[in-house]
Amino acid sequence: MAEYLGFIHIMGISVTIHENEKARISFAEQAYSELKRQILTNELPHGSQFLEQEIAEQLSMSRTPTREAMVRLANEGLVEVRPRHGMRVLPISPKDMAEVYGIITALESSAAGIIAGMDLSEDGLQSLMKAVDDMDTALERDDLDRWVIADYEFHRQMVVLTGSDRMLQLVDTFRDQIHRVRMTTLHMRPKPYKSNEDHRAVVAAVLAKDVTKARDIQRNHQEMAAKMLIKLLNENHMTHI
Amino acid sequence: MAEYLGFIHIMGISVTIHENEKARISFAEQAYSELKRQILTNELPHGSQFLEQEIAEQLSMSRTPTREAMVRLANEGLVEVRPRHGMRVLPISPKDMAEVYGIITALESSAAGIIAGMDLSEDGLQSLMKAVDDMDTALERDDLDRWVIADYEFHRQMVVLTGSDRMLQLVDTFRDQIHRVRMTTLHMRPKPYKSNEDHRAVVAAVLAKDVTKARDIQRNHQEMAAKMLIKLLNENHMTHI
DNA sequence: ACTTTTAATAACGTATACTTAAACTTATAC
DNA sequence: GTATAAGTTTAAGTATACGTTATTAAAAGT
Repeated sequence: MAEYLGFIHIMGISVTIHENEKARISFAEQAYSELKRQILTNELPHGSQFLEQEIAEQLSMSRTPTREAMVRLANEGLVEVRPRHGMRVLPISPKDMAEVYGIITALESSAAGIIAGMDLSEDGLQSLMKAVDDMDTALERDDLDRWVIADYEFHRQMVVLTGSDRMLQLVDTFRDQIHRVRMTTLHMRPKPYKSNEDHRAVVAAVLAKDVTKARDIQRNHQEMAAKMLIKLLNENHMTHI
Repeated sequence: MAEYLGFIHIMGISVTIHENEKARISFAEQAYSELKRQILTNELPHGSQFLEQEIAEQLSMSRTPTREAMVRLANEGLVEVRPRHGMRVLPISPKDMAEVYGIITALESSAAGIIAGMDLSEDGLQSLMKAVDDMDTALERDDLDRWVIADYEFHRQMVVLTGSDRMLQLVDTFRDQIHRVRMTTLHMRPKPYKSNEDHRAVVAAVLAKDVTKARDIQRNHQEMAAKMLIKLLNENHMTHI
């Protein structure tokens, strides 16, 4: 899990900082990424609640930047802020999973179609194919943590290649919302051989510039994944993760 | 334009207030909806810039709630906040239009497919059909302002019927981003007979429970609309609206 | 005139102070 | 014993104060 975090986009922030040392990170920004990190790593489990004051103290800053971070996290759907009850880390229900997957499916299937219709650069194609290769190697070695990283890379790279910053920000946000569920179910679900196949098929469709096929495969892949995960949650009575 | 605003979702806030008079609207909330209103109605034109202090004074409140509103508007993509230059209302370029339409297309075509696959309530179907009827009547009377409202209702209702609050919030947000462009181009573009046809066709596909067809028609409709608008912008050298 | 350095200004980020009202306690009545 | 009312506490919302630093203006040098 820790390794996985090294790759997800919120960590991109720290990289940016390193590259541009002049830009000082504001307390508000620090609070935002630190809280987000804690939520994604389950350090702050779902349902846990904290008052502005408490968070401020834990981060050793005043309530002002803390509050700003809380508002942003609430807008992203990771927490809920109720007037006198502080910030509560939101649990994910099967219905939430369905909604979020619905959105990711819509966006990523579109993205697959878009890149199939584009003249992709050699580098772009390579990055996609490398991700699929990594998924295969990881699966061969039975290394699920590595597999998740590669899978994540594939999905993300597909959207990156569309060139739409807005779309990328959206899928990042919504993937974050269900990150916890994906990680906790990772070792409960069947080995994801089908995922690797699907992704290879998408790459093939993209190479063949078959827009419709790329969209359809990606859509079907996501719908199956969502169905499987929701079934898993229901079977194990995990109604709120 | 003023009439149109009566229907868009930010006005839903004032309705909510009326229904539940106990809930006091915070200054931050007031600032947010007032600023948003001013941006959408072009009262604050694109490119205009304001310091925190100035906005605070104009809204007769302190910088604290003002700032919170600015952060939210920036997250929504309506404004940009640069440290010592205040809040700047973002202009929309043809590329922005393409990105935003790309996202709306992905979401709404998915939504069309979802409701085609659902057992819709009688009321739900009626609301969709009424919107199309209103579009027809408006077009007959050459009343474009009314037509926009009906068109807006149709698109929104489709997403409402999916039952996904998240998806609804997304399309609302992204439609707001291009609201200005839609309104300024409304009287420059050819009469939208094709739109009405397309929407009827979507309703037909939904009635026939033809998921793929519903998706395809909606996708095609949006792609055509985007293409037309972007062409219009380029032809008229409106590179930043 | 044009560039570079220095000084002044003020906008933002953050901390703190204040106010209000929701939630909790205690007390009182039934 | 329960319900209601009065009192108390305190978290959040807002205002204000303060320090830092980017920007602008001014001045000095070329």
